[in-house]
Amino acid sequence: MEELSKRYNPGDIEDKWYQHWIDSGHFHSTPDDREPFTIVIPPPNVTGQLHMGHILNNTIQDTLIRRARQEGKNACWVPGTDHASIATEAKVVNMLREKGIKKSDLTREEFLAYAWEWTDKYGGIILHQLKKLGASCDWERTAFTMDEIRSEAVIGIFVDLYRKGKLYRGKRMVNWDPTAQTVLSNEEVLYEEEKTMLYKVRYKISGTADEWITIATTRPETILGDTAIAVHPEDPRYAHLQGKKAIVPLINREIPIIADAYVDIAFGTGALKVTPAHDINDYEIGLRHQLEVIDVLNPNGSMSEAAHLFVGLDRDVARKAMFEALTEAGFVTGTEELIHNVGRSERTRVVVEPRLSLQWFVDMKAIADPALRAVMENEIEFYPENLKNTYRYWMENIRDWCISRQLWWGHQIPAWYLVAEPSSNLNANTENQVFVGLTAEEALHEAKRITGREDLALSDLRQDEDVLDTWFSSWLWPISVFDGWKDQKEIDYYYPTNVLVTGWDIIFLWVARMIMAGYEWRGEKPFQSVYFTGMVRDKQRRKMSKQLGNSPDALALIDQFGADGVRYGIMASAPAGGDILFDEKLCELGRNFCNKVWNALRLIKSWEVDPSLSHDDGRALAIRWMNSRLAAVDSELRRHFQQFRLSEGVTTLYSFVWDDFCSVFLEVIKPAYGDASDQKSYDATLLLFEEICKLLHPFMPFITEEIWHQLKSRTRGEDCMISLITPVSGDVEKKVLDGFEHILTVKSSVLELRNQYQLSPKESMVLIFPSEPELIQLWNTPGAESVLHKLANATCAEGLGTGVSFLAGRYQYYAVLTIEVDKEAELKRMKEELAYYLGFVNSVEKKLSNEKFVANAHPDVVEKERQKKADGESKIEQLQQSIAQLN
RNA sequence: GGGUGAUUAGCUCAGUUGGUUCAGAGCGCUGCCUUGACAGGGCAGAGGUCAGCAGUUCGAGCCUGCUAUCACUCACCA
Repeated sequence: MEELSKRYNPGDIEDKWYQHWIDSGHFHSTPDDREPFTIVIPPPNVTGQLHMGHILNNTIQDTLIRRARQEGKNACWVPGTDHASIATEAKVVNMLREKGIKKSDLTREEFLAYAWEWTDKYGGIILHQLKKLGASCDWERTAFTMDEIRSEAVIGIFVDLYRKGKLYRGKRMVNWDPTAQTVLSNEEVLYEEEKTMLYKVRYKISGTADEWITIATTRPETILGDTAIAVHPEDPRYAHLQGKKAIVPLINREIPIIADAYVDIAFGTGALKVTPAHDINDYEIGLRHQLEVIDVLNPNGSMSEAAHLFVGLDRDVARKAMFEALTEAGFVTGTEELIHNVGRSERTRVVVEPRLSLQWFVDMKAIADPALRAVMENEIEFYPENLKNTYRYWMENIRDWCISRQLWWGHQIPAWYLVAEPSSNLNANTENQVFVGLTAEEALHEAKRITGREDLALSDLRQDEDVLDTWFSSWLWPISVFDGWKDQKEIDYYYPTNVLVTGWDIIFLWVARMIMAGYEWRGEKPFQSVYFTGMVRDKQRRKMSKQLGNSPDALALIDQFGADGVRYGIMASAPAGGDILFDEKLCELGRNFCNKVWNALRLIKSWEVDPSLSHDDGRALAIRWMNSRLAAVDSELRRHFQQFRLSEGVTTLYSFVWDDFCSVFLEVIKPAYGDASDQKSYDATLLLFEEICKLLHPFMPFITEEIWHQLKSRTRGEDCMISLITPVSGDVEKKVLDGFEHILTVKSSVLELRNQYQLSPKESMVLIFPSEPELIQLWNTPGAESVLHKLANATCAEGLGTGVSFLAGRYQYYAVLTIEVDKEAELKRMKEELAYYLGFVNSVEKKLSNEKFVANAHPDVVEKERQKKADGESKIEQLQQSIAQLN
């Protein structure tokens, strides 16, 4: 027999087993008669790298899918990647810049060629990394949001929504990212409180010599785009100025002073400069008062020609320049610090610019209702449940979704315009006629129908330049991965999926929209449950991020602790919804656990079996106890899985394996040094270890598979991964559990005594227990004493007390010691105990003498209290006896 | 401003219908332990008025209200 190393070396076996599973086809699923269990992966960015969030997320998914597979379900975990439009395009642009190539010098086709090249090179790295973690995805199903099937789906539903009138093109105030130079959806803008300066600037009243109105602004550079000053209609300070005109400083443009209830009298000076082009509220005021819109910014955030001053300067630079110029000219009357919310682009982190432009939107109100209802009525279950509130609020106040992006990497919008019409979406003042179709031909057909011009040809049409928001493809994911618009067999079998595992940070960006898409196109929920994970943070509670450099290298962690160790580490502290503070220590714990299990294997493998040996009572009792414990743990684990309490599940197993199996069971069952094992003990141990492997497998797949095969030789295909977990047949024998529990309590007391008196474990100890029927029965149980002897090197006998007393459970035992007893210490200890029990009984008596308690409480509870009182009193009696004896 | 959640041992957190010793786990700390599975191990120990106040109840870590501190999230105050 080959020697097993003293420590578990994950590196030796992980790749081997992963390859074995793949070769055996265990990951692959096709529809059959079994009940399906389906998970679709939240597709990571195609060029992304594995980070702690992925580890958390995918460990959970893998655990669930492996467990389902072992429960006999047809488990299917569909992997894939997301093209991540804006993020990937940014990476490609950077890469090109390093090569000295500007995006603006490339045609769309040339750029896309580079982007695909990049995708082919880096795409899939992350999937490879998932394999290191042990993810049992059906790799034959790997999907990509921009592959042919998924692209067709995206284009198809765009056209479908358009034809249903649930998607439109319109000119709206949107969020503009000046760095990426694209529009963003509301959900892609993150607001943060930032300290800024509030500048007070005075405008001269037209036609007066020295009359002024002072406004407050954080953005003096936009003064150049002012087209009004607004005051509150009921603000007495400015009543006399309403209807007059003010003069914009430096450029001397005349603008009206208007009254609008939007203005907050208490804020700043109570007078608001109105710049309709650069603020959503100002824009709305502008609409109400028919104000001119002057856009003083270019798409890249620099000042435009329309500003007249500081043209070409970046907005931040222009702000300072403007402030200086205003100060110099005497227009600034003061400044103060202000903390307010600034919106930044989720991707590029730059300050987002409100901007008026022509974009495509989904009419969300038209599709939201079924999705809202499904969650509120628990047709879809959220874990944790409290996210339902967040969801409801967002759904009830849902705003239209801006889905067009001024990027090239993505699905180009299937809308066409006449070539003759202006092409810029950004500043278009006219909304062109639009023709939507799956193909250019379809669009042409549409164009002919709408315009009545039969002479139109393909060359008269040009396609919309923009691409669709990445999430516009992701929201179809649970349908599109099964090619749900074409392949009925697949979608009918796998859909709806069972559980979605994702972070709560994308509840709106992704989860809510998937639910809407599910009902819109399948008339059915996309998943039964959503397991929201928390964010992985570092010990200082900071979110892990590349910029902070506080995210450990995921692959290095796996190298260091083994995949199973890392999986344990992340799972052990990851209750649904709660943020987890990641600490490598946890992986160490997982690694140590692996090592513990590994050494249990080494122990068992070192045994010789001698079939002629008889099976003793102690071992038989330990086996019965262990079987009962297994049955109890099995049902507990079942409950945990049902409620997605995976961290509790893994903790349950940890303590079962470590404390019960290793520390107690194996200690009892193992042959004495130099002896062989009897056949029955050996077989039972093997069986138990197998069961443990099965239960542990979903959490720690590699080591359990290895042990499974080390335990005995298996026929091909008989792998732990596909071993069935059936409810443990044996009953939980309450009496056996309780009795054994008592033996363990006595054991602890003995060890404590040994510790206290510095007695060697080698020295056998004799215990005397009182003549209580329960105890007599217990210690007469075949094997009970033998177990105690093995665990504590003690024997026991019924009788009257002499020696050092100790309490085990509710009974008083005596230990016969061969050495001098420290009377003082014993007395002190017993008196403390006595005082405790006196108080205890006193409180119980109070309770029992309370008529209301006896009348109202459950009879069981009252009975228990009576028992408690009796126990307490007997302890007191015993203690008093012992004390008297010592004196 | 709206909403949500949190507050339990030095640290990170469990505690799943109020009812035995329910006040817990892991880490950290202290002491002891090196031949036989495992020092990545074993045994034992110290430590908490369950944030505070009031209420409901026979009974509250758990239910209710208020207060304090914190975190997160949504929202168009320049």
